[in-house]
Amino acid sequence: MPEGHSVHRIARQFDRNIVGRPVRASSPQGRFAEGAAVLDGREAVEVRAVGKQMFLAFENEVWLRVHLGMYGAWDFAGEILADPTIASANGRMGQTNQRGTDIDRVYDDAGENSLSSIGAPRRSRVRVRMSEQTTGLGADGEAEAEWPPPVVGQVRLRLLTDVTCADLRGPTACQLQTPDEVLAAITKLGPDPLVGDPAEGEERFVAVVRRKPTPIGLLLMDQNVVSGIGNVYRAEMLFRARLNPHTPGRDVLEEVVRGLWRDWVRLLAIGIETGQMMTMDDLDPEAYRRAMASRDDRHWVYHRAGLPCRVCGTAIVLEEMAARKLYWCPNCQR
DNA sequence: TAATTATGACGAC
DNA sequence: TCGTCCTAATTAC
Repeated sequence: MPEGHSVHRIARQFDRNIVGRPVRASSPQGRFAEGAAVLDGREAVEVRAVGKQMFLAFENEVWLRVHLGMYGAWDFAGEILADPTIASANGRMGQTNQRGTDIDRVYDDAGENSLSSIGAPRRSRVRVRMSEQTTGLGADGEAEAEWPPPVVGQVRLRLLTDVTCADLRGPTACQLQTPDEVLAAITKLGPDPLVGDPAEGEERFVAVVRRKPTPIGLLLMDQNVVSGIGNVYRAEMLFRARLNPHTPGRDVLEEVVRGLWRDWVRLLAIGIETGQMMTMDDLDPEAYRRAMASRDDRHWVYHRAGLPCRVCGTAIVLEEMAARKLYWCPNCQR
């Protein structure tokens, strides 16, 4: 269930571990058998993340488009080469920390987070799930793990290199595309801070928002307006801006709209680096540590219906907006 | 064991 | 605005 930061992290894993290698492709579940047959034996040559979608190019101009939707995930297994550009998150994963630990990190055989930026990247033999659910998986570190790993559950697509296995399950979209189709799909999407020039992205975002009568709470979730923001970041960003979700886009002051874009740039970078949707980064260190300790304490408003606002004490409101849950503080966000 | 839930998006009315 | 699709962990019973 990723928002944009997870997709960028996944793309980096593909860049590290899949791109430049020939892959065996299969669809254990059967629902992508034809596509897998086309990919089988080809070398992956490029990966691109745009918003919540990932595009993986193969030899001979064949692209794979994947959108994880609400509950899609990639499971990596085998020898995973960690990306040195992603610093380790604070804390560590443990068997003890089953709850609230984000698991789209890579762990080495000892169960420690192996994404430290210190030193050369190490190889690790692990199973990793690229999403932010919790799981009993973790470093299973069995030196003589089965290879290839046994298929568990509904695997739509399995990509296998000599040493790495990537299993895709539950995607809302998994299809082959031509280069033209990829270009069209990307062009249609709103700006992603990490794709193209961010300053240009800001101008595009501001221009669109400031001419729409649509509530800002809907615009932030609209992937044609801005890419990668989901329900969590939406709620948190609106609170951080002290903005009423119902304010029509065109009524939001230009400087505030620019502020929203810059906040997204910042939050996305933090999310990619830490693997967590950190939105309370401006808290004092102690309060911050406390807040990060539990999943239920991590956000300003998200998932806090009825609880007192962290700033003013007013009960956080939960309402449905376009069939999604929207959390906000009616006092702080006017 | 069943119900509930989820960080999404689409198409039909 | 609704129904639909995709899967698995967690919670309720």
